[in-house]
Amino acid sequence: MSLPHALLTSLAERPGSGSDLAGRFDRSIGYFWHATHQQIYRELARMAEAGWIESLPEESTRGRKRAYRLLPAGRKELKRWIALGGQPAPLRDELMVRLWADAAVGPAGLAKDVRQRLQLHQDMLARYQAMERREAPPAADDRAAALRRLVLQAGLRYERYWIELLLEALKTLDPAPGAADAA
Amino acid sequence: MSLPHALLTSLAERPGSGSDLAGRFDRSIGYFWHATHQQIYRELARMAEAGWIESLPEESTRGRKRAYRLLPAGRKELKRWIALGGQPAPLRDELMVRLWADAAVGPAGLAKDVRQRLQLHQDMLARYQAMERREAPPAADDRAAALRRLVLQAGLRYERYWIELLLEALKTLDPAPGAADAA
DNA sequence: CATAACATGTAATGAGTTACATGATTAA
DNA sequence: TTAATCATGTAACTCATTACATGTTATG
Repeated sequence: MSLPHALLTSLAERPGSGSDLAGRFDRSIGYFWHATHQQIYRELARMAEAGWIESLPEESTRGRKRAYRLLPAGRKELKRWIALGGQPAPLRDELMVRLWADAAVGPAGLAKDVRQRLQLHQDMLARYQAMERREAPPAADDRAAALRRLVLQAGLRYERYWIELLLEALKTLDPAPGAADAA
Repeated sequence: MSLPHALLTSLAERPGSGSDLAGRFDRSIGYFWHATHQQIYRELARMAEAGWIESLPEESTRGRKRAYRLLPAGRKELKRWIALGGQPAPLRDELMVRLWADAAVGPAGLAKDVRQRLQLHQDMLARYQAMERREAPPAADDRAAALRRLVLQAGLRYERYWIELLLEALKTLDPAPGAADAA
């Protein structure tokens, strides 16, 4: 389970409240590990309980911000977890199942969905490319910057992977490129 | 939620028992949608309840095989679902979080895990390539074969995506390629 | 028959999602 | 000072995982 450690990492970069972290998730690492605000608040409470982090207003405050920051125990836990290792993420994608199902029970109007999804991945790619342009090229010996760049590259290439695949899917699903919508 | 529809698809190809389906999942579509046998039995029971499938020994039989087959209502449901559309799978990968965490709190012995994972993806790639060789090239107008081939391609390229990425990660994590193991 | 392997199933737990509730802050 | 938005939180539910239980078939 990575959510607590993703939160620890974000807090290691700098302290923040639950909504801050939700925002950072939406903008950066969230592309590789999504979380809703409910999950985030629940995990923050657990980790405070465990002594990995602490919040500035100690008690629960409905409506007012609580600034969390990393404690030494949390940093230690994070380092322990990094080296731990784990399984490679089961790769669960509905669209693959849909393509396979379409092969089994005949044409069922999949092209429209594929086109929507293609658009989505193209948007994401543009977003990553904008991030890439903003990021300065890392100095030769800056390990941290090189790793962050690698994570960004993973996102870029992941979107390209899908875009290529979906374009080929369209060729099969919708042989006449200029034709009308979902059959 | 795709599991019931993955099972419907597998039953559309040919009837089978719970353990048959578990085996097929392990060997083919399971690479894109994993399921344990408990999930499979539960879903089969639900779908029989819903009238999408039926089993040959009608009643529950501990220990003895139950052969399930697709009913017209199930085929209809499957076709409905194919065209339905859905979100693009949140992309949750612990390794990305680990790389990002390593960038934040310094070197923590990640290289060993990355090498293990690289091996795993290389094995999977070899497996897909063997499947590709077994598969006859589809006739020009065989839509179903073309789609199945596309799904296989998705697997192949997914593994290549990871292999490339992990090799680059090693270059950053472990600048001296011939050096000893996890720092 | 005794044992191993196979096939189906139950139970407990935990992670993730969705809907909703409530207090604080900001803007009209 | 009302309404909108932000920030935190609770509750219910579903999906998935893990561990275990029980019966059947095949093998010596």
